[in-house]
Amino acid sequence: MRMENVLNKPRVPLDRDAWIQGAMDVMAEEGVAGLRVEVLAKRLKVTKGSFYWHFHDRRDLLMAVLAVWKDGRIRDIIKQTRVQHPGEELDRIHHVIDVYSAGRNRRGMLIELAVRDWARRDPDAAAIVAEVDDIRLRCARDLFLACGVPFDEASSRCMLLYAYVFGISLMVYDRFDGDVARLKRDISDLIAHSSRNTNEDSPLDRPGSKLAEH
Amino acid sequence: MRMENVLNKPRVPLDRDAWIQGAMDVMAEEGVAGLRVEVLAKRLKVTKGSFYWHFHDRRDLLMAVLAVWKDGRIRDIIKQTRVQHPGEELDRIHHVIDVYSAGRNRRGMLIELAVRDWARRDPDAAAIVAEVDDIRLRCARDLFLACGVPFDEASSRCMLLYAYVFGISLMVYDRFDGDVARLKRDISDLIAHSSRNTNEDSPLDRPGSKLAEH
DNA sequence: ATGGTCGCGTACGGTAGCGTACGGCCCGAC
DNA sequence: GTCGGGCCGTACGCTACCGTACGCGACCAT
Repeated sequence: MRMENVLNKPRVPLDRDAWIQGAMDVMAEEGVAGLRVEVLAKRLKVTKGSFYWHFHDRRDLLMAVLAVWKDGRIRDIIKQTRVQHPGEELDRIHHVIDVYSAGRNRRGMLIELAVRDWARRDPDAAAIVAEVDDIRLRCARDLFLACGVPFDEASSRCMLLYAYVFGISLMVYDRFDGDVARLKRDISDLIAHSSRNTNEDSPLDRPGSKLAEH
Repeated sequence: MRMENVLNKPRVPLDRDAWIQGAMDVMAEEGVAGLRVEVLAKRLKVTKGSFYWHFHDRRDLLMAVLAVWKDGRIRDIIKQTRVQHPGEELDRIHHVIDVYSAGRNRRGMLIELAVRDWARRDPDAAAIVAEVDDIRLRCARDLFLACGVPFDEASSRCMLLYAYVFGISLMVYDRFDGDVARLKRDISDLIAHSSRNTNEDSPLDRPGSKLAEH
């Protein structure tokens, strides 16, 4: 009896953050519409009584989820686009494409899509997505600018970059091409490469990225 | 009394198709999760009694919606990518990008996103999306091939094309760049242009597209 | 030990939505 | 006219949720 209390139920009361993390999991699987208080409570092995102690109502949880998501996304994009050693800007660009477009971090992308779906009908969510998109686009544009890409082209390419990574996660392309790895590598090059409108080799040529494979 | 019957209630019984069209409208606004039988009935000014006459249950309607959507999408993509006069292949590519990525036809894109959101949790919807994507990608690739683009590059570019048009509809980029029209035009060029890896001008150069403005 | 508070369980009323049963109206066939 | 079937309204039971009221045990301080 005491062992159960120690091993299985170490008397760890749920805090607000545990609810939010659980909510993220449900959102990844079921979307915002599937995020129900009683369902989430069942997942966390408690009852609604706990929920309404930590949150005023369902919307309170949703807003908290939104805030946590926003902070995480901003921190992540700053980390992913921060250049440590000068000259690795192009690698950083390919890295960003790879991190977001690959199949791994599936959970993160599902949450991303759920939030964006949510934002289509909720002004609060839309405002958060607008903020995150703005920061992401500017960070990515800075990378292109650091590569010597002109401003307008840098804007176009970073927009294309994010539209691609989000769009590709919406598509089902199993039957289309066997060599998905090559496909994604080529697309990454299309997005990152300079347009070569000068006749000299631009600094955007990609000799050998550390992130080419896996 | 008779006038009312003639003008306001011409005794036009709803058929299956009217329900499906109404369902599409609701899906565009509220997503699949928001597509409720009683809500849809209220929209169509009837009661559930009518619904369960035409459909076995809610899922029956959803499957019908899926089938109608699939047919419409396939017909549309074939129409949009059909080349009437030889030499207009590049214009067709820009046309496809323009049609799908522009703000107009908002309803169509919202349904597209709703179906794809749905497909993330429903195998039947996922299968339909897979079919549609496959056909779309092949049609677009054929356009690139007709422009003289090598096979692998044609595959990459058409994948980038669709990922872009879907992804851009998920983003909020109001604050990022003032000249959205220029941005989209440049991105369209990035997707459609040949890589110019030969030193001669490729046929993918775009002298003056009819669709450049508007 | 006792009172208080934190954290949660229980129970309840209320709404929305699904699917069913059945009844009624209208309209063409005969 | 009447009869039958197409089409719809009404009413009902059921489940899933939301949010609230309240109680109860565990733990802490005094």
